Amino acid sequence: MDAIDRTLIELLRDNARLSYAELARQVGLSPPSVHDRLGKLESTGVIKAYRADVDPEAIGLGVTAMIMIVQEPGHEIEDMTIRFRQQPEIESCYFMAGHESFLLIARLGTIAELEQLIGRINRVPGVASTRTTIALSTKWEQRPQPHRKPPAAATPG
Amino acid sequence: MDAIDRTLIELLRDNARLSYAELARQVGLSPPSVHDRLGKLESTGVIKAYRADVDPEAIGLGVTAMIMIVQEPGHEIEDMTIRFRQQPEIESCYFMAGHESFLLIARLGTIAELEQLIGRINRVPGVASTRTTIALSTKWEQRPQPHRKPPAAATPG
DNA sequence: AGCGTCCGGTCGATGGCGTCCACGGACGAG
DNA sequence: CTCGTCCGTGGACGCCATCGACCGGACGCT
Repeated sequence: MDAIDRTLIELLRDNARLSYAELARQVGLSPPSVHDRLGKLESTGVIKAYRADVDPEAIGLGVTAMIMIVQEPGHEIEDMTIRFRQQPEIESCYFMAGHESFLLIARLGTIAELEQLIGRINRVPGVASTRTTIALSTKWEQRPQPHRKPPAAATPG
Repeated sequence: MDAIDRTLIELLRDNARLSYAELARQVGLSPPSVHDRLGKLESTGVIKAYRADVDPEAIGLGVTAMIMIVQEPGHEIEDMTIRFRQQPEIESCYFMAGHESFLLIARLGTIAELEQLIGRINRVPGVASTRTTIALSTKWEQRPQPHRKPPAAATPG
């Protein structure tokens, strides 16, 4: 995980469809070498996936909701997580510090679907209460941020 | 935006580095045709970007925080949004229904950096108060979900 | 110092891919 | 019917992905 790896990651966070050849030019290595480095970054879990970032409204998921969950004592966090995972509408699931133990971010087509999802969540053992707010608008999402340490200089001759 | 487009989107949400040739095989069209469709989906904003999904901890961003903001009357939402956008640590920004007007999701290296970020946010005009909780663990994030309508069958025969 | 080994790089080859262009059928409007 | 538009196909050509062989520096042992 050196400066060149960090540069590769940063380039791919901006555009995951860059060719190995283009990446190689940007970091000043040969394409097979880039191929090798990315293979390692993928297999060690640094790069988890390559995803198309799609406008949710365009695929019928115009409603974004944040669901916060207060936990009842005497229930396993893992069991609750598994039950939440079974709801495909839940895009992200965080276990939180504070009064509310879980934050779920859900993506749905309609408010009616949200109502049904909340109903299903309330039936999960260990859920004491839920509090839901919906996003009126998304200003931005998943913006990549620069790394702490400056990325590689492509060591010119 | 037909069933084939939806299939392409779903395939690319799982793996944004699939080749045009592979996509073409999956949907039963020729590669140039897929190229054409994706170009349209990109230029109409349905596909916003292709991103590598990176383990935040691997790039020194092990702290995930949710910052909720109560708004003071008499300030423009847009002005506040612009100020928030200037903080690179803020990965996502939602304008919410409810008592707290904004939900910010921030990614940082240390708690000390979080403290500084909260300080900067509190200095933004229009911020009446902030409430922050940190994620103790991320159960999952950005999981793609299936579309409402069934995706394309690659019309055999 | 001399040597073996490992790691990570380059180079070369080849099969497949990306992408441009010209062409053609389906379909609706006049 | 005729035309225009849309959306697809196929061919061509240059570039890319990817594998294997080889190379050189770093390091540890004798």
